[in-house]
Amino acid sequence: MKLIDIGDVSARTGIPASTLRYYDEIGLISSAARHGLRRQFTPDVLVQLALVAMGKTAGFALEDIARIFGRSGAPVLPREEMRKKADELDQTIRELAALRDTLRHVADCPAPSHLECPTFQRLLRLAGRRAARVHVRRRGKIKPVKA
Amino acid sequence: MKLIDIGDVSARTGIPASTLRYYDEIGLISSAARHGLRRQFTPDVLVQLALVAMGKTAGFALEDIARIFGRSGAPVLPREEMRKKADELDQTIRELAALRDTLRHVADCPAPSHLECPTFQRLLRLAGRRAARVHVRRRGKIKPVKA
DNA sequence: GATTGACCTCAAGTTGACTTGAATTCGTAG
DNA sequence: CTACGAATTCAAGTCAACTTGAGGTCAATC
Repeated sequence: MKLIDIGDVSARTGIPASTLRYYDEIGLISSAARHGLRRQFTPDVLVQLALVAMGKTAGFALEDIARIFGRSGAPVLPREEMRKKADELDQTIRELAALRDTLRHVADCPAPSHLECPTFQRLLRLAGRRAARVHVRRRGKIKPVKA
Repeated sequence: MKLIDIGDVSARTGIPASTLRYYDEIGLISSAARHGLRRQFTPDVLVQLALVAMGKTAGFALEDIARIFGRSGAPVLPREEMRKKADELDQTIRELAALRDTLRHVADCPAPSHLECPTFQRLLRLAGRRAARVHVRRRGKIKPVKA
């Protein structure tokens, strides 16, 4: 089986080697072997990292991601838990869609104060109701992407 | 105009008073007056907080949120920027949908290793392509919601 | 066989978003 | 008027997720 050097994984994914080492350390991914000191990975580490990226986009903590898809790529969480997370995602998606629409509206609406615009109000009601109750996990830091 | 005490805002939104003070400090919201020492807010702070919640769900940094909808609720960002952010959200939504479908599939598929399941592979291709390239800002901490 | 350069380890530092704790100040109820 | 409780300030602490830096190791090239 072909093994990929950590440098190649980094080059292919754009994820810094330091991050890959960190992920290895916390058990999110695992290196298959060493070439001297160098970590070598099996090709499915790329799949793993894609899953990690998706999970991060969804706002999951790395720890959660590790529990959802274990190092092996095999899920560890009970099926019922997974369905619950999927349902939560549905709600998150609805909120994001509302935010997207709000942004588009704000970009186009020439009203001076959006708080008074009826369209704006409606969009808010769509998402705001439980957005105030439920909070997403969000932590740590990502390289300064410059907004 | 009716003013709301910080304690009531906290009770209504579920957001701790310490967090509201922090948001006030960084200019994400602003208190209208004081009753003795107590901060008093105008009712539209609730709208502001709903917007903040949406922005957080979308993975924006507080700083970005403040720039998108200034303290006044009036947007500060140029319209073109807003449209760009909306487009990014579209992509994020697509990724989340893929993750949701992946979760649902994993919860139902009895295959021993998902890495070999064709459905799983297809789902990954749907989202993975640029998920590996683009990274979402993600930082700070939220109360331990217990996964 | 010396040099190079990519990788290594390990400890410490950074960032964003809060939280916590101690000491203090009010307004209201008794 | 005193006591109470809820809110205040300010500094310091915490947490996840990385990054950085110093000093060391190795394999492949010159």
